[in-house]
Amino acid sequence: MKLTSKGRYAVMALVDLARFDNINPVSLRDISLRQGISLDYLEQIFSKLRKKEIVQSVRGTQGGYVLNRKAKDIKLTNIFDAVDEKVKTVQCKKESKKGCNGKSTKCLTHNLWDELENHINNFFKEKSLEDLVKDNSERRL
Amino acid sequence: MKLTSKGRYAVMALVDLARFDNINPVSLRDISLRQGISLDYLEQIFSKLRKKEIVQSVRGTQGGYVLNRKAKDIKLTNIFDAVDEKVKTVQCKKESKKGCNGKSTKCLTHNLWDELENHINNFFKEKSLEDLVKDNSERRL
DNA sequence: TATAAACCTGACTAAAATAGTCAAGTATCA
DNA sequence: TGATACTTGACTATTTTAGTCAGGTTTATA
Repeated sequence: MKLTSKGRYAVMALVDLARFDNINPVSLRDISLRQGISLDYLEQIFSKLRKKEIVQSVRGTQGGYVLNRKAKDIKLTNIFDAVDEKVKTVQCKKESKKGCNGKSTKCLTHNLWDELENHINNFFKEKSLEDLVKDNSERRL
Repeated sequence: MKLTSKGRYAVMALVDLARFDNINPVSLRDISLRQGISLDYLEQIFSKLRKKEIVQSVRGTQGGYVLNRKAKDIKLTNIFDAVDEKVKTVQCKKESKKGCNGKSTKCLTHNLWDELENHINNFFKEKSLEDLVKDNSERRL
């Protein structure tokens, strides 16, 4: 059970962006350098973020990206959703809800995995980008 | 971010075992048939569970496995630990705690991943095998 | 004591997912 | 008109997962 680096990078990049986007758009090149993430990979990630309207792009020289909403209105769940980072505990979700592949005896633990998914997703729904930026500036020396 | 089937199967198998082990040891063959998990794979999993003293084996004809402790003393975290199902959010754990690969600016989000790990692990520490068995018998029609 | 049931171990592998790289653009500002 | 920066899609090496397979050993019971 692990987080993919795509999800992790997306959050890191957005925290970085949120800290610097007060005045000008932030270029991916800057984020790449500051966060040590490959530029090509960042482009892939921001393409998804843009499609989900989490960021806006500004083209041309001095261009870059800006947040499309207030930091406090961007939750982790929005970010993970955008880059396809999902919490998956069981395969049997798509099937009929009761049956679990037809055999009702099979999923003794189905309830458990649902609870677990909810538990994790709740965490993601509560945390906003603003929380992360604040938390970070407070920890600053 | 997903649960591996090894972790999932381990829990499923142990819930099954916990329900049937009152009198006789439960054979993997029975669990395999009831839960639809390959016998070979179950053996792999139970080998790990036995090493961590979660179950005991009984050899010979009529042999099988029994729980090594009370169901309420077996937590999900013990099971996942036994089969190497770990919650991993970042790679930078093994390095020096502060540095995060040396660059202190890098991990703007380090705190977050720690929180997330704790959040998930707390869930695993609270849930016991007994909870699952109870939950299941209550849902029974 | 033979034998079958069941445990035990380790090596092997196909398939899927991940974590990127690479190439070839297009748009816009200075 | 050139430099900067976004945009897109295809491609690939590596790693992980989810098992299978083969060849044992142990022990209850007939």
